[in-house]
Amino acid sequence: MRDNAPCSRADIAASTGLNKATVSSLVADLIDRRLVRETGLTENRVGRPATMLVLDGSPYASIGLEVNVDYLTAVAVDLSGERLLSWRRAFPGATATPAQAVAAVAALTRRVVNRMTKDQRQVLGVAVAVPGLIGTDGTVRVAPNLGWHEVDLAGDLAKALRDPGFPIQVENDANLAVLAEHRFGPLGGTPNLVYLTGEVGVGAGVILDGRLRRGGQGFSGEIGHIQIDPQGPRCRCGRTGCLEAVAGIGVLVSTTDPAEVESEIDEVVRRAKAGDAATLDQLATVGRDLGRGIAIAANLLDPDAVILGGYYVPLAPWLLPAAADQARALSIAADFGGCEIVASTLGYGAAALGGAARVLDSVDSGRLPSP
Amino acid sequence: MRDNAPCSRADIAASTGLNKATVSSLVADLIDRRLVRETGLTENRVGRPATMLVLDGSPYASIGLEVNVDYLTAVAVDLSGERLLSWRRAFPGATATPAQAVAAVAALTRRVVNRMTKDQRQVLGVAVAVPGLIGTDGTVRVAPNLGWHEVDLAGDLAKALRDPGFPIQVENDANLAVLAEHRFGPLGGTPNLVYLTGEVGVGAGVILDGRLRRGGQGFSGEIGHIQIDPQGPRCRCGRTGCLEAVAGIGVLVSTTDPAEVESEIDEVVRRAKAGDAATLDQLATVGRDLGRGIAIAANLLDPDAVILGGYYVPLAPWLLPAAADQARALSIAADFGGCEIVASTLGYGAAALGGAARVLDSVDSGRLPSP
DNA sequence: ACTAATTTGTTTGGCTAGCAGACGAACTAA
DNA sequence: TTAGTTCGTCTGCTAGCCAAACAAATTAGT
Repeated sequence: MRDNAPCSRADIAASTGLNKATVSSLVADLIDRRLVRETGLTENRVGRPATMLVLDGSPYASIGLEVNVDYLTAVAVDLSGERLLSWRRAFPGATATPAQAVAAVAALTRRVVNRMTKDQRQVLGVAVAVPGLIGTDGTVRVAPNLGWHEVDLAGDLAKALRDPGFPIQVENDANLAVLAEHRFGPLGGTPNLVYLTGEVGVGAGVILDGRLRRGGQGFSGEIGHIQIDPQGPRCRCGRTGCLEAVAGIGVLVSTTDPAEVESEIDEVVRRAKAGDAATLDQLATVGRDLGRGIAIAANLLDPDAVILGGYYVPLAPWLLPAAADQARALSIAADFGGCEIVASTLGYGAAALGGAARVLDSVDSGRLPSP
Repeated sequence: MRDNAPCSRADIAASTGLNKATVSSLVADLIDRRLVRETGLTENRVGRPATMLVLDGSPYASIGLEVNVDYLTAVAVDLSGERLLSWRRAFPGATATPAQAVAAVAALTRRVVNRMTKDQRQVLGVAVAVPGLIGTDGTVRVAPNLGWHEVDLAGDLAKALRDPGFPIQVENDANLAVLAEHRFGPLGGTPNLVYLTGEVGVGAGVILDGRLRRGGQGFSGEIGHIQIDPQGPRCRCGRTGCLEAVAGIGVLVSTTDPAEVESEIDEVVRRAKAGDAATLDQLATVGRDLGRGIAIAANLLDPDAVILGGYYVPLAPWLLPAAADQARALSIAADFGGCEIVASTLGYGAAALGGAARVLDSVDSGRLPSP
């Protein structure tokens, strides 16, 4: 129904192969739960007009949050995918303690939840994106840019919200961003996707066969520290030639203050638009190195598409051609295995949006709210 | 039952949560299909003795084949995992035409099938391992070492066997090898595995969340041509610094004749055992470069284990320490994410055995032979 | 205007898978 | 010999789904 709305019960029966009677009873249950709503009838067709069905957006909301080095983001989405709210708020993530972060996130969450309940919506769940290694149990093992170590964010947040009555999840930012692309992006539904976060760090989110793949410990997608060039520059992690040391956003900016990165990137864009040779050169070099990293992921995973996010998006006009050339040259499959490289269109809120997507995923996979 | 045999109906009910009556009826159906057999009773316990159940090995067989540059391998396995047959036969794969290969594989298959029918076994299926890129439809897109291009091996084989009455599948050798490890190896059942074939080429088979991941086009696992060092040596593929150019078996042998590789590797082992400094040095270098490749895969996929196969196995005593050191140094997760690096114990027949495993997988996932 | 054709969605009755609980069978422990 | 335990089957029951019939609401054609 999400893909083909509005559609009739008969449409669903035809496309799923289920019996009309079965569809009717299932739809009745979904209407009881206020997940689905009848809209008008079809007209101007032979035969009895069909009563059309749509996902009912109004009674529920799904909330996604993102903690980052310089801001908190909150997104709320309804069941039909409509964006209800998108807030961004400055936050000194790089210097705040985990306890301060929990308090700030809890405060923001409370405000979003209040807004939702004022709108008569029930909150289905909250998922928080964190840039770092997240264990399979949802605790933050380590988030270098936030200076966090073994923080049970989900538990602390639940405590701060005093048993909020909806589940709270924590997940890696790249993992959530790729979920956002999979549900809301122009390549939505594509079964094999890789998403690259373009921040000072570079992380990957990997969807294979339609599901997020988190690896054994939940640490998959750590592409930022694969070694692109053993003779490359030293990375802040202490190793040499890491992808993020040669193709991270940090290569293009001089500041170490995360709050200033955005304006510096704007400046790079300005110089590139003006045709500044040194800038164009530097962007081409970063693009090629990024292409090397993409080629590695593509050779290993054979995705249908690689999506560039974060600050890679405004720089895409200059990065993409070089990256695509390099990736194609280094790919073993003919024609790059039909894999596309594209810039994300979801903007900076991708990870938070992915949090909301994750909550919706759990509804789609059967955890329905009771009637 | 495969994991806990022999076990009683009551055991199954207890461990699955199914009702005893349900288990009884399902078991009756499996016994009808001759997939399961009752063995003796338990004794010396309080209460009524249980009738124990085991997988019935005798009525069926699953066949795996491998086409390689210098040999064909055939393996037959019964339902309980017992090896029934393991044949290896010289075959000039590097020079034979696809048609000749089909004829040779068909002849070998016929002999295996005849043996199975003589033993009163029904063949459940055949899966053929091919070193190359295999499309999602099972056609061989390209197999460089065999000189193949767009060969519909499954179709041709079915034609040559004149509608054999069992399904024929074709799959990449590394993909099948990792299935063999997952079913028969000491790490069997581990949900996230990477297997590296150690031949002149290097390929990877990837299992994530318990299932083989083939990527969008079926081309996943092409780790052999990821660029380890942009300043590295030229690879036979024309690129520079590919993993197989720095850590493939070809680095350690001088011959280009695949038939002679095995004896040359034996010679390397002899020299290493004798403590020859140049050899040990070379092995350490290859081990380190292999470790770089492993680190890349581990950072991106976070597997529970990486398994080295092919000629890496006899060389493992010298390669593994260097590879593990390097991989640990380049891994972002603490303690290498708990990931083990081990040598395969399945021997050269791993890919063929994996073919048999694939057929058994399809039985386990519900394609049962009729009663 | 009226009938035939078409399409929708509900109703009816039936089938199957699985469940809970009762029960007989077969054993051990005291 | 009796009590207790465990196994596997048997007996009804329910939930989910199906096929087919059917009523409702429309268009197409004469």
